[in-house]
Amino acid sequence: MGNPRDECPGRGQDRSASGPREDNTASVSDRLMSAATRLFAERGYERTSVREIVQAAGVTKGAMYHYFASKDDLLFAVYERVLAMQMRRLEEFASDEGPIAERLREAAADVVRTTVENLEDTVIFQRSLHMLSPERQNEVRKERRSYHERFREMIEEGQHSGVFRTDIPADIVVTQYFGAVHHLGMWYRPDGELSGAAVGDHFAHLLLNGLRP
Amino acid sequence: MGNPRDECPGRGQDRSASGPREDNTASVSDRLMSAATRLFAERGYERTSVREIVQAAGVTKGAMYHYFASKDDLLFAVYERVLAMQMRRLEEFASDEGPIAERLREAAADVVRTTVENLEDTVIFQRSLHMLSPERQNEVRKERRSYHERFREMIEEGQHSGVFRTDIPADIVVTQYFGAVHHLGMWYRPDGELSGAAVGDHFAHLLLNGLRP
Amino acid sequence: MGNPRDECPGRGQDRSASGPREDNTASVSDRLMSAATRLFAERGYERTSVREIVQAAGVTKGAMYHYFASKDDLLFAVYERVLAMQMRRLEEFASDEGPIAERLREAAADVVRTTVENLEDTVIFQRSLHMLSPERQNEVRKERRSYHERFREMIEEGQHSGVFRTDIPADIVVTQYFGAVHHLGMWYRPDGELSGAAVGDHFAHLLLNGLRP
Amino acid sequence: MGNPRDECPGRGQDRSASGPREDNTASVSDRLMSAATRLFAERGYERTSVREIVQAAGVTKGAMYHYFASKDDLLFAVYERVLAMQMRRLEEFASDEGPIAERLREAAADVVRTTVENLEDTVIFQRSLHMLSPERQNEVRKERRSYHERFREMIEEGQHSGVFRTDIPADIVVTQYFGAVHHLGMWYRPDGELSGAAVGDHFAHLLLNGLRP
DNA sequence: GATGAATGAGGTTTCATTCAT
DNA sequence: AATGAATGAAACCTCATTCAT
Repeated sequence: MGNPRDECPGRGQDRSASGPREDNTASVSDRLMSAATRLFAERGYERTSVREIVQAAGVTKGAMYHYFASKDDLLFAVYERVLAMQMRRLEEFASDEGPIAERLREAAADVVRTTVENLEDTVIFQRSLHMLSPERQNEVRKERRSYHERFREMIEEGQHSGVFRTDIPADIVVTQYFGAVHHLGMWYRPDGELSGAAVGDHFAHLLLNGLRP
Repeated sequence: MGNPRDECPGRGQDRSASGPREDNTASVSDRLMSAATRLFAERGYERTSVREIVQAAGVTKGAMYHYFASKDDLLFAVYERVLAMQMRRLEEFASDEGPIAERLREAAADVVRTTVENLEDTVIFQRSLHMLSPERQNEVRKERRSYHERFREMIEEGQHSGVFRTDIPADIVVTQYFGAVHHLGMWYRPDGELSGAAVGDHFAHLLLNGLRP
Repeated sequence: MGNPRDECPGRGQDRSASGPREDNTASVSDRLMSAATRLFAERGYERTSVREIVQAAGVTKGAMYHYFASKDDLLFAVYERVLAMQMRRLEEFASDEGPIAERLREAAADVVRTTVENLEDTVIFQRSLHMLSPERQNEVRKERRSYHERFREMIEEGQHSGVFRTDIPADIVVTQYFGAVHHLGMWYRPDGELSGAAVGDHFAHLLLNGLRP
Repeated sequence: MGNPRDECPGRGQDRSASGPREDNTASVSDRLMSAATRLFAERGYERTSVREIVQAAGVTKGAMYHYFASKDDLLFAVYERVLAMQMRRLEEFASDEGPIAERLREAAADVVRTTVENLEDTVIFQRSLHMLSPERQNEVRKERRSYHERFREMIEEGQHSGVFRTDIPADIVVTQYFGAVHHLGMWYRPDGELSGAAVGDHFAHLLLNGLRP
């Protein structure tokens, strides 16, 4: 931009002369993670080059490889951040007081709200899992599974106490619900007519209805 | 030495000496489409090189570029085939006779069965949309939308006739349901304990329950 | 050279504008092999970049990777050419008529002459074996061993027939002799005062003397 | 995340958490030299990164650059150590009492034994000379030459006194012999059936035989 | 003496595509 | 209709070294 040399890889500074988009006061690795998150969501992991990431983060390639072993490693770091955040939120709702139906409704609505608020993460999550190494895919799946299980426990609690119907396996309910949630990244647009909270309420409503005996 | 290295994978002759995996009697473009479908589902669009596709299909690169303008074009062809097939199935169920609740239940269960039977297509569908050119993404989205609309009409029909509740927008119901369906590719394993039909029944059951007034 | 862009990798043509040094009528892979041989001998395998090789050969990087799977592969091709040539020469002398002492003397002198005439190959041979993959190192060592064995047979023939002394294992004699031969690349200079033939005569003389009973 | 990735090999801390292989009580520069010697011999100078060396030595990069100006400098230090040691050994034998044939025989056998005992040094010596700067290559060659000359003097002494034949230039004899010695690193294996002393005896025997008038 | 984050240049390789035959 | 050699751009990553602390 403004300089024909910008596109010549390996020539001169890695850091583009024209200002990077990420906050220069944040730590190098934070800047990298947020630049990567934005770009991965925007055009996909493979379509995003390391050069673009470091340019957007305003750091050099060398610096990036100082903090992350590979591009793959950076993607994994994004996954871990999202997973940790989601688990934290779920725990809060799940451990609340109150009747199980209410706790489930609120957790279900919240997971939609959170997803919508972090839509970029969700898009990446769905689209790029297969770009991780098999080992890391497994790691992500494992964490994801334990997340689902926390949710399933709530449903089973309701089934045991008789407020939820029992003729549908809790597992199926969970995967169905999270399928819908993960899919939000494919169609939800923040500038559309429905707020995240509204979608969350509807989704939760539908879920609870479905579980009525 | 002195000649293209025949023994080196993918160098020299495109066509591998050891037999390719696709049926040699099928037409060249069919062989390409099925090799591409398999590989795209297996390792993703971007991780699959044109060389691998033509090798698996047992044709040469030149032949591929004779039938498809580009790699992108091949992906689009896969999308079109899937979309056409899904629309055809839905039409069949939607235009059946019988009470709307039954027609919806059967269509909903069928879409799961079909999805499970063509899991590779589903995986690609979800994962690789962003690799198409923006124009083609729009084209796919448009076809997809009209598919959803056909489904939505059934729900609205039930709402108008009073068999489904009306406090949840039909749109939301549709996206929630298809979100779950598309997500099947991420977790369903044909060798697991649940058959596609069983999952379809549960999903449809849950959907219908949720719609009860 | 003459153009500041020459050093900007990945920009414009791979093929340098300034004329390449290799004969433009030879086949691409021959041009690559001779450019590589010269450069590997001059500055070593690792100090030679693929860019330099293709530039010297007057071809593009892509073309090189069309014929050779990797830089390593190119080095291996050089090894194979040298090994084949040496074996051919040795066979000629070994299968001659005449008394064994004479046949050995001539083969021994010839191997020096040939080595000196292909000093670049020898330098590479000695210096860069460890840059091949372990499998290929083994392949080279195996061929090399069978070469040595052919030579050893001649010595044993002389030992059995009583013209050579038997108190030194033929193996030791061979490794000692070839050690000296391989080492030529480290000190022999074509513009020095000794011709290759002269060195060969001396070496052979010393060898035969050492074997006198 | 957010910090240099400690768990990633070579990223973050240079010093590996799991113990390095070199003796922790030795001086920093000794540890570096012995780690470097081992690694250079194992995989070659160019395949060995500074990171690997400091990791193996259990020190940080900064520390290395405190003691050695560059990687090249470290290699040169290895060369100097070897050269000094070899010269010291040769002097001992050359200045012994006794008939020249005996002194030569013992020196010749000893140089083989020493070489075999320090095989790593020999491997590096042969393989990596071309990685030094031209000035340092010359320095090494000069020292090496003076070493050869000390050896040659012994041969000439024997030629003048009539115990060695004179129809082969002493120079040729020396280069032939040391060629064989340097080559030991390419084939000698400590776990083979021949001891270093045995090889030394055979080599010396062959040399002396060759020199008989 | 010692650290380790950061640099910046360069490395090898891959790949979709073209085109003369 | 089909070939396969050749292209050229860009990709990811490594590495010796420096320097503020």
